[in-house]
Amino acid sequence: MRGEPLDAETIVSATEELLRRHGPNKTTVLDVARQLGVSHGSVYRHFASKAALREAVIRRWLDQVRDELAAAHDPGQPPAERLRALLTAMFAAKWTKAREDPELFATFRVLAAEHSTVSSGHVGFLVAQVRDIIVDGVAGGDFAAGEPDVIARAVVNATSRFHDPKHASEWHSPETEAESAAVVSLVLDGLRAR
Amino acid sequence: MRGEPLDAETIVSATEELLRRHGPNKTTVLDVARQLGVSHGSVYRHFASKAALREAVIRRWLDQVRDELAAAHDPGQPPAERLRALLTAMFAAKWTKAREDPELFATFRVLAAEHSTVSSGHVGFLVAQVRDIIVDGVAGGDFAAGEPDVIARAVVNATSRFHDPKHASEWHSPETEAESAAVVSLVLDGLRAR
DNA sequence: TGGATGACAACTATTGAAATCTGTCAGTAA
DNA sequence: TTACTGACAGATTTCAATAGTTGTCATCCA
Repeated sequence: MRGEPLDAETIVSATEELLRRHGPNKTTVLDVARQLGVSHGSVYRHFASKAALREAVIRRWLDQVRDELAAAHDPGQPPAERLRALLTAMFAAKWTKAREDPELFATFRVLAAEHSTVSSGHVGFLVAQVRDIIVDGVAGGDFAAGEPDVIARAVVNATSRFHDPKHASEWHSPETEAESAAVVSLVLDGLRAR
Repeated sequence: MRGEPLDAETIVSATEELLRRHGPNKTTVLDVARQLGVSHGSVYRHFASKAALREAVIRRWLDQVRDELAAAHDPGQPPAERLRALLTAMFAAKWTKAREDPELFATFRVLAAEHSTVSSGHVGFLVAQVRDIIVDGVAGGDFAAGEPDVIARAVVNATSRFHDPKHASEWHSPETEAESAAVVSLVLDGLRAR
C-alpha cells in the first residue's frame, strides 16, 4: 500500500514524536498507525503490545543517555576525577532530558514504574561503569579496598536524589547543583584510601 | 449538645483513625464530624480547611517519629556511632510506618507533595540533628572539618533513598537493609578525619 | 507467501448528570 | 457570649452510559 517498508525503527520514531507532542496518555497505538498511514494491525506485526512499543522508545532513549556518558569518559584522568565526571555527566543528562523533554520523561517514569526491567538494566549499566572506575582506583591505590560491586551500588544509591526520576520535581531548585556537588565530594572522600 | 468539649486534639485523633481505616480519598470532613457526632461546621471552628486538618494529623505523626529519634540518642557513643544510630533509627521508623500504616503513609505522601512545608520542616529537623553530631565530631577530631550545614545536608541527601517517601515502594526489597548499611558506611568514611 | 487490513470482543477512558463534599455564615441555644 | 448547627453556593466526586482503545485473527492482495 505504501512505498517505504514499515519497520520497527520507523514505528519507534513516530511513537517518540507523538509521545513528545501529546504525552503518554494521549498517544494510542491507533494514533501511531494513523501517523504512519497504516492500520494498527501492522504495528502489532512489529510489537507484541503497546507496552512493548513504549519500552522500545524508552530503551532507545536510555541508550542515547548511555552513549552520552561513554563520550564523557576520559581514561587519562585519575579515578576520583573520572568518577566525579561520570556522575556529573549523568546528572546533567537526566536534568536536561527532564527539562527539555518533559512529556517523554513522564512516559519514562510511567514505564519505569510498570516494567522495572528497562530502567533497572540502565541502573545496572551505571553500576558497572562506577564499579570499573572503583576497581581501577583500588588497583592504583587511590581508593580504599572493598567489595567493588557493593561499593559501586552504594555510590549509585547515595546519589539517587540527583538521577532517579522519582526526584525529578526537585531538580528545578537552584540549589540542586551545589547539593549534588556536596554529595559527590562526600562520596569521593568515603572512597579514598587513607 | 454533648458532654465532652470538642477540641482540636479529639478531632485530629478521629481523623487519624478514619484515615487509617479508609484511606485519604475516602475520609471526608463530613465523615469526621459524623464519627464525633457533631456537625461539620464544628470541625471548621477548629481547622480552617480540610488541608489544615490533614496537616495537623501529619504533623503529630512526624512529631512522633521525631520523639522516637530523640529516644535513640545516646551521647555516650562516639560521633560516628551516634550518626549511624540516628540514620538507622530514622530508616527503621520510616520503613515501619510505611509497612504498618500504609493508608496513613499514603496520606503523608499526598500531603507532602501538596504542602511541602510540613515535610521540609521535618527534613530541617533531621538536618539539624545530623549537623549537631557533625559539629561534635569535628570538635573531637573524629570528623574532617568543613561547613557543618552543607555536610549535614549532603548526608541527608545521600541517604534519601532510605528515608524519602518517594522511595517507599523500594523499601519492600530484602536488599534494602544491606544497601542502606553500605551507604551509611560510605558516608561515615567520607566524614572521618584522615 | 509475507505483509497488510479491518471487523471484532474485551477492556479502558470519557462524558455529563446526579450525588456528595467543602467552606461560609446567619441563626439557635445554653 | 460562645459553642454549635444546618442551609446554602460552588467545587468535587461518583456512576452509568457511551465512545474509543487494545490485541486477535480470518481475510485480502501484490
